[in-house]
Amino acid sequence: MKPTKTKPAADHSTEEKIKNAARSVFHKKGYAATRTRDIAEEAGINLALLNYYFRSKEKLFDIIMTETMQGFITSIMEILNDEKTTFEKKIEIIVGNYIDLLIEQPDIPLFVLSELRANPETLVSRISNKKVLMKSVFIMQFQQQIKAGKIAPIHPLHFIMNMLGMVVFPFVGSPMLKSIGDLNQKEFDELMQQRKKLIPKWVNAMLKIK
Amino acid sequence: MKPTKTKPAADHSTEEKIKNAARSVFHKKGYAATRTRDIAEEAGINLALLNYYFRSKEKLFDIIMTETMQGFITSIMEILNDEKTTFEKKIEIIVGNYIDLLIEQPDIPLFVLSELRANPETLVSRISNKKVLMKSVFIMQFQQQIKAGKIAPIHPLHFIMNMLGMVVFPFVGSPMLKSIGDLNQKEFDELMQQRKKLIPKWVNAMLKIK
DNA sequence: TATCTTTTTAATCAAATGATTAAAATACTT
DNA sequence: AAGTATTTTAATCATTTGATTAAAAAGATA
Repeated sequence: MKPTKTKPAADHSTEEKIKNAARSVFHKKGYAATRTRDIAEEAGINLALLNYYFRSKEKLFDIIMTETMQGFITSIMEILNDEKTTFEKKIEIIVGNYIDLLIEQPDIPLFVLSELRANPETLVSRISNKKVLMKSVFIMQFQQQIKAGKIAPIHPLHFIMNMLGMVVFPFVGSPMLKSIGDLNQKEFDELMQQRKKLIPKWVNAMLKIK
Repeated sequence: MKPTKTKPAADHSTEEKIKNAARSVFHKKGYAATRTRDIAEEAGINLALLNYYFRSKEKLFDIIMTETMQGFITSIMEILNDEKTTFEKKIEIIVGNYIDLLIEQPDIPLFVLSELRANPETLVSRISNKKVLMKSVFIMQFQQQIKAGKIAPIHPLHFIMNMLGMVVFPFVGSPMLKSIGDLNQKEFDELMQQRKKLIPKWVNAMLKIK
């Protein structure tokens, strides 16, 4: 029988092995290029078990995608809505956390962005009810800084694009960047470590431009 | 017979129709998600003609990818190696040209970066003999500015990551950004137009940070 | 141990997909 | 117009791929 309602003791082992393998393969190759057989092999299980536990490739993918986005967003949202930290401090924390996360899991951004392009409708809805980011404490603080004349009046999206661009793009483009800069993985990671301190400084300098 | 050596008068029409359709579909969906039948339908031709003119999906893809990279790189390289323009002027021109290009063909970056991730070896070699960028007039001028104490001493790759990140990332992440910012395509493009003037200013401000 | 349930396996299916083929249609040459 | 080469089409292959099935193995229950 199929494990729909009843979650037996075997919540571990096989089911988890498949999910871990699926996460790894989906993140690296994307949905379309992934074969269910790739996942089965990576997990070291019989192909039929994948369908036994998760019904279909698509259902398994949805689970992985949801979890991936979840882990990505919730942690950030907590930081963005912390009333206690200043605007500048938030930038430091976000940049630092994101870069640490991306050094550990560098495939995530390209995975998310690619699948988002393939299915804008479905996935965008998963980014919690839109506008949540634009109504965060972080953005409110941003607007206040503008009103106080401390930073130049620009659309908050410009600011988000710049910060995300500087943090995320190096990982999205790492094969190209490592190639043109003739860097190995270690040297690349060292640059990323430097950027944890540099990006907040750069961002602050930009924000003050008239 | 197959059109290997002999390129008849029909260099136009069918062959070109297939290439245009292939470019469009590959750019939008990537190699793995593209069906040769998608291309045939988009081109309005019989499926067999695709193989008649291009032998295989892979060969057709290689042609599209090479041309895409070519158009992307050569134009930029000319700008980067122009001895007559100043460092600051080059930034303006590159940012302006790239943004104009990406407004016209917004699918290119994610396409290139995704396929580059899937095949780092093959494709990286296409980015002309590595190091070409790092030995351009542009980078030399960058180093001179550092020596003259006009900008802070950082690894040139940081600078490239920042500039590319700010220019390219908005297009790579446009579905997400349009969603969280609640923008339609027109509003998004307006922001991109603004960025043509803003990014050079921001970059210059960043470069002066100690 | 005997019985029932859950998990795993090998074999197989059906649809999708890249590619080929033989014939038909069109264009070109003389 | 006749004959030849080129282009296009419909039909078909062979392989890949997601999914199912029936039976075997392992585990739990009594």
